[in-house]
Amino acid sequence: MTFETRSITKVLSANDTGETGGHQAGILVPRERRLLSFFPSLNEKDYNPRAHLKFVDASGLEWEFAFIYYNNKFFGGTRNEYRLTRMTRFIREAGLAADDEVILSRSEADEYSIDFKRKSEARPDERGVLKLGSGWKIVDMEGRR
DNA sequence: AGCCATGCACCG
DNA sequence: CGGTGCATGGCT
Repeated sequence: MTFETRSITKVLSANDTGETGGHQAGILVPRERRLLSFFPSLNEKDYNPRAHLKFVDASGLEWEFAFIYYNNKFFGGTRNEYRLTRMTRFIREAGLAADDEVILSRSEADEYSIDFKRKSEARPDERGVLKLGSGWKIVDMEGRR
């Protein structure tokens, strides 16, 4: 069996929101299996495999993001990382900025939803930890290995 | 490992 | 022709 991560969050970097002037249109997803288990599995043998995912926001609007595994390292290049791209429109519409947090969830029926929490609304948890690691956090997980 | 950056293709 | 995303390299 595999892990079934149901909800994760990420504190946005300046580059994620476009504040650095880049047009990357994608945030990096660490190559960590519990994080990756939130997303559909991609065939890692393919070159830059991807899946397009529909996310519903709090107001019921649908957004399509792209979950991509840039793996050209195994095809003569240097990349070996996952990204969730095509979020710029959502980020702009929501008015998100660096240090704001996006919350991604997946239902029992594998329907994805997205929400966010502005920095000003972010609260430390019971341990007083506000931001951990690279900004990603697993909120809830089901199943076992 | 994670964030920053960009040439080019595509599309309105 | 300006904005967006792809694919990739660079920097710390």
